[in-house]
Amino acid sequence: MTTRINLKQLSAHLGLTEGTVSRALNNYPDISMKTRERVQKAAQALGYKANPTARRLATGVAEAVAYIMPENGNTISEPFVASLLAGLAESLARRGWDMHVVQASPAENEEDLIKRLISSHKVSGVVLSRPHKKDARIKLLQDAKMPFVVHGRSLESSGYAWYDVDSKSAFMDAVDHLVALGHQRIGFIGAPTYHNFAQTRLDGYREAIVTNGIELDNDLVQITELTDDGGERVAHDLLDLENPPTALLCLTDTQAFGALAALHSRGLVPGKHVSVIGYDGVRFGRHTNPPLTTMAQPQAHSGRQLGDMILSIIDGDDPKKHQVLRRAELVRRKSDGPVWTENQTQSMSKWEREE
Amino acid sequence: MTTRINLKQLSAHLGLTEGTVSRALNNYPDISMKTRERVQKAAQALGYKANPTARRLATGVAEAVAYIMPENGNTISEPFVASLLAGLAESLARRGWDMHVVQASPAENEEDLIKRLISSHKVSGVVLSRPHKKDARIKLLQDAKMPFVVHGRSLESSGYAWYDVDSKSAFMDAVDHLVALGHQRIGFIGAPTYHNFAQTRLDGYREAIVTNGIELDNDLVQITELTDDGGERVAHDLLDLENPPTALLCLTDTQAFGALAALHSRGLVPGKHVSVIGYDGVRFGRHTNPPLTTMAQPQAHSGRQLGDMILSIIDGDDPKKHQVLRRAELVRRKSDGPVWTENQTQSMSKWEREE
DNA sequence: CTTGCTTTCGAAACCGCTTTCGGAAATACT
DNA sequence: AGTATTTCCGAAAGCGGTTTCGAAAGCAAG
Repeated sequence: MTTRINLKQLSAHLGLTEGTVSRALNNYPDISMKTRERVQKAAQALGYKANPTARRLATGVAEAVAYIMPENGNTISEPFVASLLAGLAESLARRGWDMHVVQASPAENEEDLIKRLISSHKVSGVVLSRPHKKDARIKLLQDAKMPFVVHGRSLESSGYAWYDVDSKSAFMDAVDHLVALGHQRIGFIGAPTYHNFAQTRLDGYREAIVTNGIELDNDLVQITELTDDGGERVAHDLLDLENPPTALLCLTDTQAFGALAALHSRGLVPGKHVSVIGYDGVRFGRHTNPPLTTMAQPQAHSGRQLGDMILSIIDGDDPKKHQVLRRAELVRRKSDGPVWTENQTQSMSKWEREE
Repeated sequence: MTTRINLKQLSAHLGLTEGTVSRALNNYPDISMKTRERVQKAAQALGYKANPTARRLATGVAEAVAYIMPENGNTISEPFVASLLAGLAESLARRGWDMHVVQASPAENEEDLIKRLISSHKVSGVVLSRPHKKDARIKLLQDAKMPFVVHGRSLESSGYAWYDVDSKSAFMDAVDHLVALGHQRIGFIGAPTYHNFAQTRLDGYREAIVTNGIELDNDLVQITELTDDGGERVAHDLLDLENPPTALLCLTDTQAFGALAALHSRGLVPGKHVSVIGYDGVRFGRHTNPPLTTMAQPQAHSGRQLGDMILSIIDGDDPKKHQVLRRAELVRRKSDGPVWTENQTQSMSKWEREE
């Protein structure tokens, strides 16, 4: 029972040759319908499954795709990888394919990882996330004609397949929302802009600021790491300004958590004295003090979607046909509110959210 | 450049036969040191790497291990999988092995997944997590002589390799801590006890309760899902008791977040009116209201540790030699405190202490 | 009853590497 | 010098499939 039957045994059992049985199983047209059915029935009955390794060697297709772990995948800053992996695995499993998850070793850079992946012939497709603005990995994959999809986009994204959330307009929406609440000095907590999503969101922020007729103030944008500590640190910097912001817009919820902490340590209450808005919509945000208002991205089935995309591209689809852009939406919890003015006491209730 | 050199070309280049070159590369003793070095130098120079698929077919070793995603891997309840995967991948990569991450398809149960994995011969080892008390998957792996390590333990854990945190004594410590703060009625928010870790932690709770001379009250232990909503729901149930608990001990931090929410919705302040303690030590707990006191497990290098373990077992080590138990430690933040007594203030009319 | 196509399958090469086996050359032992 | 060992490498048989090629059989047409 433990020892699976192989092709030789199956074909002996059927009185056919190995090649014939193989072709029957793979629905070659040069096998009569009658024997084709006979073979498939027998295979079913005997529990025959072709040895994947042998098939891979013979056909040259790896029947696996690799997911590249984002650089900081081991921090709190990646709350999504688990659910993304689940969806991706599910999509691939429907075809019986494997999901490798790989990661640059400490000594290795991301490009070497891609090169190694390509030349190893271990996978027939790659999904990578968090591309840089100009991402060398993408060029490598294109040159090697290795099918791939990107979770996120680089600067020049017209030529490949990607799945992304329109975080630029999300940040514009967030700014509009804050402006509608009366905020004019809105701080931006960002990340190094070689991350394209960091650039995109900053662009959204800036564009909305000028659209709303507010003057850009570079003191109000701070760059830091994608961690709560990073957010906390630069939140302090922002609040230390002579003319501090009345609202803080953060690149990620994780950073926003740090911003909340900064406010608390100063005796400021978020949503009242200073508004804080994050981005991602992580569920944890319901439990902060106060619950974090955030631009929530629809993470529902991103993994499955990415899986389906890479599969069709491997099947020959034009990658350019697979570019999907989702929208993020404002989830108002309690960390935003109208601009704080000294003599204001009762108008808060108007902004309290029910539920 | 894109087309890697294969063994035939390399051996032709060297004027040797393929078998000889292969043995030279694999350090067979029947190849003279001189030609061995010559071959390895040439391989290096020409960038030759043995085709993994071919090697796998020839040797029968898969050079890959599978990580089984826990059932609810896509929920908030699994904050660790990303960092665990990172460590595991790193450990495997040092040997050039692949990490497959697999998951039962919706239609399939966990045992079928294991069977499929075994008979597919795609991996030479398995790491699985969150075993049930009596976990059929473990028996399957043992019967098939498939090397494996378990993250956590089942009831009978003497015969295989595992990495676990001593959550029983962690919960005993937590109870002792609460008792020292004056608590006598301590609620327990748990999960279905087919999860062995749920049973273990409940055991720790119960044992410490009696050790402290407190009478067990089954009304005080509530079973629910491993989510914040689950924790919130049963926290309400506990607080609705005639004689409600003054402290809530939760199986996981995630559940504890829900418990905090339940307290808030009742106008109770955690750490003052009711103490809440979680387990896991997720970083996010620093940002709840108030910051969550928790039993923190040392998650630092669990992934790498698991990887190293499975590798040595595949190499022939006795699995029983690889059983490591780590300790969790109390991280006191702000959600615990001494028992609330009414005369500390008068405002909480509804919250009166009987007895 | 040939001739000419199709249909259907067997034979064999191949994918790229590993490993056993045996033999020639080199070295050791009497 | 002759025999017995070693040392070192070539030859070949797998590993378990896939796929091309060609031949035998079946059938229609002439």
